[in-house]
Amino acid sequence: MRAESKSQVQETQLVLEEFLPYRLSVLSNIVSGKIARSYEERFQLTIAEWRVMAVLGRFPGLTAAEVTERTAMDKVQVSRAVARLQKTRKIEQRTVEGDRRSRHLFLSELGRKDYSEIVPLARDYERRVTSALTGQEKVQLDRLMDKLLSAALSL
Amino acid sequence: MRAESKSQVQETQLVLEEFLPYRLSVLSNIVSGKIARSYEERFQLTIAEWRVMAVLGRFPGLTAAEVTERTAMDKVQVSRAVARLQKTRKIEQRTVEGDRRSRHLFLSELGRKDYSEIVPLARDYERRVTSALTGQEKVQLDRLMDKLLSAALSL
DNA sequence: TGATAATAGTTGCAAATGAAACTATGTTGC
DNA sequence: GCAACATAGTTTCATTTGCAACTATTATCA
Repeated sequence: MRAESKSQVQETQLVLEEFLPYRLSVLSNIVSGKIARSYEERFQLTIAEWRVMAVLGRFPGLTAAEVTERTAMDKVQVSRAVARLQKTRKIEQRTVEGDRRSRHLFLSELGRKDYSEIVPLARDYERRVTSALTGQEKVQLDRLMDKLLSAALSL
Repeated sequence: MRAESKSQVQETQLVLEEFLPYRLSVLSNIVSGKIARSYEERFQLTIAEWRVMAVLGRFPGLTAAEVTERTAMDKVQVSRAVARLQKTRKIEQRTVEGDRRSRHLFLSELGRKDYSEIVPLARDYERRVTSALTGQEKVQLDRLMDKLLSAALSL
């Protein structure tokens, strides 16, 4: 009988601090929360707005539906984020040729300015969070998250 | 110049799907969301309520403040979850000897019954999500999450 | 063509959330 | 003993969310 890495509690109990969904939730809240707070206060952006800007920075001209696909957000969230980003003049839009229901979305001058300031900030934050990991471990982390995600999705 | 595991995009852009806070958030939403939905519909429990029950199952008699410490929830969340759990008769309380501000909280008969049904469900779910990982990888995952968490906390 | 269904995006409304103020009780130090 | 402060937990209120219903437009096909 070998030692286990996790404390052995009776089968009939559950150790919350070791329960994967709980741990992921806590970790995600801390990691996302910290960076989010920094661009919320410095740029008046919610996470949803930042996500929309992030994909538009890389793929200018996406429609709201396409943004939805790429961000794991739902269409209501996207719609609201887009509305706020319009109001704050961070994005612009152009009707889609031949389909008046949707519009191509683009970062405005101002949006691109903010985007170009946030990107290094975000990269730097990520770098600091992962700085305790070796290169090996970072690769491993990617792999593990991919595996978990597809396992969870397939349930 | 060696190959990188992540696609190399210009320094000036950010690939959302590779950005750690985003990935963690998506992963956590999927992983926590699926299990949460199952006990939400089967037992009418929110995540917050389940967390409170989980710690009370293991540590009967905690006060609300102690539950707060152990769950990464804030005291308002705990207060509300406790109120709902009272109303649905899943927990009971007993005034703390010598301090009438707080009460010891316990799962009721009904609460213990639900708890004992949810625990195997939760364990099984976790097992299925991690079934794609080798034993080694599971250990690795624990280590990596710990490292990330303390790195993020120390920023 | 014209009815039916599908898609893009928005809005209304009820419920959930978060921050700050609040009540009640306890503690400390003079 | 009694201010002043601290702590436990609750409530209020404004904001955010999530879902379903909605409008507008486009596609299908009889």
